[in-house]
Amino acid sequence: MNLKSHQLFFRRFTDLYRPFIQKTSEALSEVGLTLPQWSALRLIAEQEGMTPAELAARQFVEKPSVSRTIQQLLEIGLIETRQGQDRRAKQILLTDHGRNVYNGASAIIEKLEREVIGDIPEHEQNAMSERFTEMQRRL
Amino acid sequence: MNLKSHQLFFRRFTDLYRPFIQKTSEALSEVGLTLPQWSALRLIAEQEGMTPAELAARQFVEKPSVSRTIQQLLEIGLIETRQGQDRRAKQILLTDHGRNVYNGASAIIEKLEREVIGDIPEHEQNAMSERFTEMQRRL
DNA sequence: AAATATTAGTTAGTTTAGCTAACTAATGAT
DNA sequence: ATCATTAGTTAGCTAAACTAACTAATATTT
Repeated sequence: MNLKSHQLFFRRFTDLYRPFIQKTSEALSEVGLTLPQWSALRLIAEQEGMTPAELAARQFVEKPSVSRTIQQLLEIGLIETRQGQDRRAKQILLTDHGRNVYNGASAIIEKLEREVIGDIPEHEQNAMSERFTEMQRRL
Repeated sequence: MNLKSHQLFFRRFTDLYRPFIQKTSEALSEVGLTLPQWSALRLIAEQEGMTPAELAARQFVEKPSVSRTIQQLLEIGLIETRQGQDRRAKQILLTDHGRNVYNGASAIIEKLEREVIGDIPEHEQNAMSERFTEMQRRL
């Protein structure tokens, strides 16, 4: 089996994803969050007042899927919503409790990520991040 | 929002995955394959006689999940099974039809991957592949 | 200004793909 | 011989995604 460079690249890329996500999911279960919830919580924490449509676009999922995740986060009190200037759109905000949970979960994810990244030099990490971004633009 | 290198790395890494997989899934639908089917078909093509347990381990999924995918591939005539030396284990083989579908799908995936990888130099692709492999070992 | 098109978000329903539990049969270890 | 582990299957369940349809708000076109 002789793979070309790009074939090998994507094979390894996809091979890394699933085990990584499984570990992430496992780690998140300690703070009672699912992957979609964490993904949303994190994006909201970084961009207060984000709308569901923005969240959906950012996560590459459809609006009803986001609607559901938001509902879950509302129910466990991690976020709240308010009406935006555009009366169709809701803005999503973290609650104090949400901020605490976000901080706790961040620490856990940080730990995992550090383990996985190991001693890859920072400049290399950054270079790879750049490449991922370029590639995403081509999709 | 100031992310550390490893945080940015994993953000970009996961950000690339979903759109890439969506495109891959779309491309595969032209030849009537789902992602799990393609993943299995490809691995079987590369390692004739692979067992379901090997496939499950290789894909990071549980055996019943593989059992189902195999059933699907059997039903559309892309694979066949035979008994191995160990009478518990089945060996999976591509049919001629399976080989044809595999070749067709490979060409399609190849095209997509080339688009996405763009003009990233080969040596860089290889270096990144290496890094992915290292990281996977740490999981 | 009115009509039409598009967008925001929700609800309902469906599908997919993963998981666990349980089981039978075969093999390996004690 | 007995017990433990492994291989694969079946059944059942869950989570998370999707599409279709809808109401309300905004933007664009007529």
